[in-house]
Parts: sequence; C-alpha cells; structure tokens
Amino acid sequence: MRPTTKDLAKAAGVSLATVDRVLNRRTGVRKKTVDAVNEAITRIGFERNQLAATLARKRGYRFGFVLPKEGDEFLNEILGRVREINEASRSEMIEVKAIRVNEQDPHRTERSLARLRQKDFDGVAIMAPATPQIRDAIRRMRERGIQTIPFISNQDGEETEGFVGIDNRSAGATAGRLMGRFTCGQPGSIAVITDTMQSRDSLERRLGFDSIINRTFPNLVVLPSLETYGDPDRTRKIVKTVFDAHPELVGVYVVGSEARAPLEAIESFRYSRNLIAIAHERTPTTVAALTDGRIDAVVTQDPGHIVRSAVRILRAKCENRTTLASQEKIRIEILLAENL
Amino acid sequence: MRPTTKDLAKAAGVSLATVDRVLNRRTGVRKKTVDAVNEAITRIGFERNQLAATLARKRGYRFGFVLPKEGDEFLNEILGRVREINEASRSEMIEVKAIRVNEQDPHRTERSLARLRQKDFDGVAIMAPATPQIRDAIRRMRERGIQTIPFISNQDGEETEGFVGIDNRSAGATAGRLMGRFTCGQPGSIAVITDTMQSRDSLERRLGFDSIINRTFPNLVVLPSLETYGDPDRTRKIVKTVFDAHPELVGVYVVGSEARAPLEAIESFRYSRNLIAIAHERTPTTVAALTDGRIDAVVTQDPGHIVRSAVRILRAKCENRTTLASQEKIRIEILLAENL
DNA sequence: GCTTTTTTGATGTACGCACCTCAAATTTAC
DNA sequence: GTAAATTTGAGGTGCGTACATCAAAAAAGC
Repeated sequence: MRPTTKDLAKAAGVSLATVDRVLNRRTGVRKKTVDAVNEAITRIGFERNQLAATLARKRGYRFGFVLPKEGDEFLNEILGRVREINEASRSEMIEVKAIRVNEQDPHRTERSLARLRQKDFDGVAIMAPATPQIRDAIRRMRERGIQTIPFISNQDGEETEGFVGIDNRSAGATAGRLMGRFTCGQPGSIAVITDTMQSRDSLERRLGFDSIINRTFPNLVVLPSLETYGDPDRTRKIVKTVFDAHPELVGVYVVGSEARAPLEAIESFRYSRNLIAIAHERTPTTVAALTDGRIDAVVTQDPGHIVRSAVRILRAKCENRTTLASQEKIRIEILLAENL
Repeated sequence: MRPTTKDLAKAAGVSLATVDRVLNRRTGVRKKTVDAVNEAITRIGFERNQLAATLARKRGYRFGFVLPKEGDEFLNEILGRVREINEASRSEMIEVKAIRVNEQDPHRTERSLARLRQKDFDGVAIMAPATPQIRDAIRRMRERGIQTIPFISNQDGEETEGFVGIDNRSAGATAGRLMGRFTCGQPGSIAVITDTMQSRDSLERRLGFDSIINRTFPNLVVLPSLETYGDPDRTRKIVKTVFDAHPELVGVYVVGSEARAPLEAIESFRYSRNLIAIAHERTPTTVAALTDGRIDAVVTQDPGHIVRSAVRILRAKCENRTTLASQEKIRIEILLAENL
C-alpha cells in the first residue's frame, strides 16, 4: 500500500497539519522539522495523492489563457480548444477560460494582467508580445502567486521557462526547406507576405526561412516582406505590384497566421504561373486551400496539443511538480493535402 | 456552488446510495426511481466530481498496453512513453504498464489476453494483428468487464470504436506525395522496402503510396515491394539486386517502422545516384538519418500523443463518459531536418 | 384460502478515502 | 510574563461501499 500523509506524519513524528505545511511549502515550520519530514518522505517513499489534495482544497484549479482580443483564424482554433478542455476538465475540478486583452496597446494589456487576482486564477498562459510593460506585469503576477507561462509567442529572459509553443525560427526553416524542394531547383524569387513584420513570430519565421534558402537553395531569391496590415484591399494592391514587377516569381510564403486575404490576392495569378504557395497554421481557410490545391503545404502546430500541454504545465507548477519537458515539446507539423 | 450527490439525492427524493447506483448504472433500482434521478440530474445540472469518485474507489485505474514482445525501434519509443505516462500519472492513481505478447503466434497472444483479469486491469490498449482469434479474445475481455481499444494497428469490425492511431493509407499517401514532389518530375522508379508485406500497416501504406503516385505522378513507377524479414544480410542482397537492375531508380520508400537495415543497405548507393529516401516513424535512426541528409523525409505519429490519448480514452470509457473525438485524432506528421 | 415464513428487490446509513484548513493549544523567544 | 512562533486536533472535501433496513412478492404450512 502506498504510504499516506498519516504514515508520513507518524514516520516524521509530527502531526498531519505539519506534514501538510511542509508538503505545500508553507511558512511557520522550523527548519529542523522541515528536514525531519523531508527525510521521512524519502525514507518511506511517500508520494502525495493529488486527487485527494485537490479534492480537499475544495476549489480546484482555475487557469486562464491570455489571448489577444482580435485575432486571426488560428486564434479561433485556440479558443475552440480552450472551451473543449474546459468542458472535459470540469469533472476534475479544473476550469479553463480565455482572457481577451487588447494586444495593440501594451498599456491596456498590462492593466488587464494587473487586474488578475490569485483568487480568480491559479495560473495563466500568456500570449502577448514581449514588451517591457508586459514583462513587468508578468513578474508582478508571479509575486501575487499566480503561475504564468508564455504561450505560443515567447517572452525573452527567464520568464521563458516552461514556454509552450514552437520555435518559430525552425518553423520558418521548415517552410523554407519545403519551398526549396517544391520549386525543384528552378531559378526564381519568392514573395513573403505577412500582416506585419513588427510581430516577433513573423520576424523569426522569416529569419529561419531566409537562412535555409540562402544556404541550401541559391537558385532562389527571397524578396522583401510585404505587410498587409490586415487590409484586404491593400493586400491585393501590393500583391499585384510584386507580381507585375517579378515575372520570375516561383513561390509565395505566407508568414502570418492569417492566410485569407493573401490567398485571395494571389488567387488570380495562380493560373497564369506555376506557383508554390506555403502558409502557416491549420485553419478552415488553409485546410480548404490545401484540399483544392491552392496551396502546397502548411506549417503548423496542433492547437489542441498546445492548450492541453499548457494546462498540464500550469497544473504541475501549482502542485510544485516538474513535468517531463520531452512530453511537452510541441511539434512543428507539416500539412499536405494527404495528411489533413 | 456545484451540486453534489447530496444535493442530487435531495432533489430526487432518494438516498445517496440510490443516487450512486443510478450514477454507476448498477442494478436494483426501479425504473421509476432511475428516471426520477436522471430528471433531477438535468434539472439541477449535476455533474459528478471524478476526483472524489476515484478517490473513494480506493483503487485508481490500471491500464495496460498490449504490445508485441519483439519489435522495432518505434516500439521502443512507445514503451518509453508508456513508462513516462506511468510516472506522471501515479499521483492521480493511474497505473500504466506494458504487456508484452508474442505477436508471431496468434494463439499465444490469445492466451495472454485471456489471462488478463478485471482485477488487474480496468482497460487495455491493444496493438495486435486483426486475426479471428485475437478478435474473439478481445470480445471475451470486454465481457469480463475490461475496456479495450485498438492501438496503432486497427482491428476490423465494431471493435474499431475508439481506435487510437493514424490511418495508414493516408500515411502512405503522404509519403507518396512527398516522393512525387521531391523527385521533381524526373522519370524513374521507386523501390519499396519493408519487413514484411504480411502486416496490415505496410499493406495499407503501400496502397496509399501507390494510389497517389499513379494518379498524380505518372512519371514514376513503383517497383514490387522488397521484403527484408528483418534480416540485414538478406536486406543488403535484395537491395543490391534491385539497384543493379534499375539504374533509373530515383527514390526509396521504407514502409516498415524499422529503418536501420534498409538505410544501411542503400547507404553505398546514395553517393552514386541522386536518390530521394523516405521512411516512417521517428526513431533515433531516422532522426540521425534526417539530420545528416541520408533520408529526406519521415512520416510519423507522435508516440507520446498516442499513448496519452489512449489513456484518456480508456479512462473515459471506465467512467462511462464520452471523449471528444476531435481531441483524440492522431496526426500524421512529416519530419524534415528542420522540424525535428 | 388464509396466515406465517422466506426470498427478493429497493433503499438508506455510516464510515472511509487521502488530504486541507483553521481555531486552539503548546512551545519558544524576549 | 507576554507575545510570537510552532504545532496540534478536529472537522471538512464529494463520493463509493459494505452492511442494515424495510416493504413487497413468493413460498410454505395448516
């Protein structure tokens, strides 16, 4: 039989309450006593039963996903998964909900984060740009006792620990490799389209893309990035300009996680030339485009996986356990029409 | 506050014990009473607290993974993940272990399965060929009250429900698409290597591979499958024969989940010709080969994901809950050197 | 045919699971 | 001797389970 807290208390010669305080790293226990309990833990091989623990705490866990208020299709996928996880975890006393913040304005994001109290959230996964304000807000949340992890887009510095998401440089490199191979060595240039290059994700992807193209596919030239600013009209215009100016175009790389406008804009040029198109993130749009051949590959990460992973990591942090990093590594996935 | 069984009992005008019987679908309750309780459940929005339930059951859950006794590298990955899950789930009263069976001999497998008692396992995920004996054995296990799901290689018929793994036809098609694109339209033939074509997985993959090559890449000819029977010497011999007979070879497709011998065998031909090589399953061998360019792509499924998914599904079955199928869909992943 | 006994079926009671919590008691420090 | 720092005890947390109870149905006895 597995030893319980009761056994542990006996073995350490203290009461249950003291054992509990040591287990939960609370204050008010003499160091000598703490040591005695810890010694007893290893001696009798105690392992606490998390089920009983969370049950006794009455309140289960409440986790939040801080996500931009307005976002692309991929964000919708994430939101859907957050809701699903919430449904599926309710019976285990875990509540998960999205917290929408205004991403454009770091100050408002900061204030939103500042409003989160520990009694409302045990932990939050934060998807937000790595600005100093947000960094501070995150630090303060931690001080308030809320567990935090960066989500999808990483923060720099030590907050990075426990990051859930992919390495965007590698994701860009993956797209680059596909582009290089699919264009089959013919010389030409590649158009790169994104919402904005301000975003760290786009930047890193482009970096990874460029590095492998330059290194491995010297026949290709990557053109300067086109920024759509999320405006379909503008998108059409700049795409037309580039296509007119570059008859040697052989590929289009849609870096941002919003592929609707770019795809629509290149649509008319698909038939006149033999273009390879690669986009990011699995969304209804990219899936449809893959299916009917408007794009050739999609580089993505599994939204369900990242959300589940984030919840596991947050929970582990709350229970001051460690998770196997290997388990939580998010894969960069490649989608073709055949493996949707 | 969430309603508890106590609230439910009051609302239905019965005792806790009766509520419990209805909840766990046990006998000895009048239909009228059952209806009353069910009505009360929806009326007050009761949702059972699984934490408390499993805690009170004393015995948590014990799940088994029925796996072949001798297997390839991919099987080792699975085994590793099973151990990891076991470690990580112990604190939630879930035990997971591998059950090794002799896959060669369906009768011995059958007997092994027959030995599994309900007091030892609440549920098992079964990776075994779809023979009539095994089918029967699985049916009898269910009658003994053990939950079962097919794992990685599917069974036919109704046992298929809750299958955890990929569609191998699509996996083969994915490999085919990559082969077609990577060979860039040059005419030539493709060698197909596997342990044995007896295995359903290999068969289905080949089917998927052929169909897309025939349909989409008419420049390519897929040669008859080479069977290695797991013998490195034989592998070298048959590979040499094929390479000598087919100077027009442009690609090699390693269908089986054991790539060591085939890779070694084609090694000497890599440099004399410009070959595209595609294999299945992420293993130390395929990862190393991808990294140094000996193979160009790997089609795989995430072992950690499938094991976790199987555990989730088994648990849901034990607690007669349903899982969101969308959540549990296993992705066919493509690995290049850039997204390892 | 009617009463008594047994069986069956349906429901309730009380306690335990392994841990948390908080007020009260004890020890220690000053 | 008092205040602060530690430690303890008792009473939850939501649910499962063994056992008790009690009514209704079946069987047995006369």
